[in-house]
Amino acid sequence: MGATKTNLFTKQQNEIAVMAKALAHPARIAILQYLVKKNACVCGDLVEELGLAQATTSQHLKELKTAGIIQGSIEGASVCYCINPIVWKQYKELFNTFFKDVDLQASCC
Amino acid sequence: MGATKTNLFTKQQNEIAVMAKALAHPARIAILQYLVKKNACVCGDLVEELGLAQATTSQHLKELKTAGIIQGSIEGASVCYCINPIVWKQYKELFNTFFKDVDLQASCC
DNA sequence: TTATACTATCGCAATATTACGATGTATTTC
DNA sequence: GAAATACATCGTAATATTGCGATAGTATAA
Repeated sequence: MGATKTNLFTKQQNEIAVMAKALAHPARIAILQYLVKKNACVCGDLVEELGLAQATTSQHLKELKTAGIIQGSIEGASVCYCINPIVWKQYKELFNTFFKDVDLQASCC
Repeated sequence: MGATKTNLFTKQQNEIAVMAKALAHPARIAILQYLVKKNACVCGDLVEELGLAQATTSQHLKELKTAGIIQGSIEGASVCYCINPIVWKQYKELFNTFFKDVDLQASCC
């Protein structure tokens, strides 16, 4: 055992969980915030920005790329990353839906 | 190595990551959706609802409780759980802020 | 009191994540 | 071509997560 039993849950539940997992590390949050702040292609300076080893940074970038929320393109010797606005919007909407107002003014216990 | 280097990141970045981690499992999403749907104290029927073993379910409930997003109270022989509306709202707002519209209509790479 | 029901916790095994040095690959510069 | 730069990937170690059976604790029922 040890592996998540995805088959027990709905497609949407698994989807939200996968998205949340992509955001479940401060380094990946930092990367996303940096790309959002710059709102442009960012080439190169991500390793210094984070303070993690180059290999570790690359691994986090890969995870975000796999999740679809960022995209990268080779620009000469370096690689440029930016937010994928379409997927970003999907994330935003899915979390919005999830946290939708549901008359939660009173806790009952 | 293997442990997350939280000291490299801001308080807010770590906070978002911790919140995302609490949501990063379909069982925990399912629990939250169920509690939201019922919008009331739910006693007992969570184990059957999920399809996971009782011990596993209890563990997920504990994680959600530690994260603060649900609360439980002993009700006779069983325990009743419900959403903590204050923390729920905090989650909602933090994710909202994070996904705030940032002029992302164009991807550049 | 004894039995029953509900939940939490312990202990363990399987798997996943995090981190980094070393190495490989491609591009630029000299 | 050779050296330097920028990333990706591999291999590995440390740690965390997931899942469940077994067990313990507590409250109700008989």
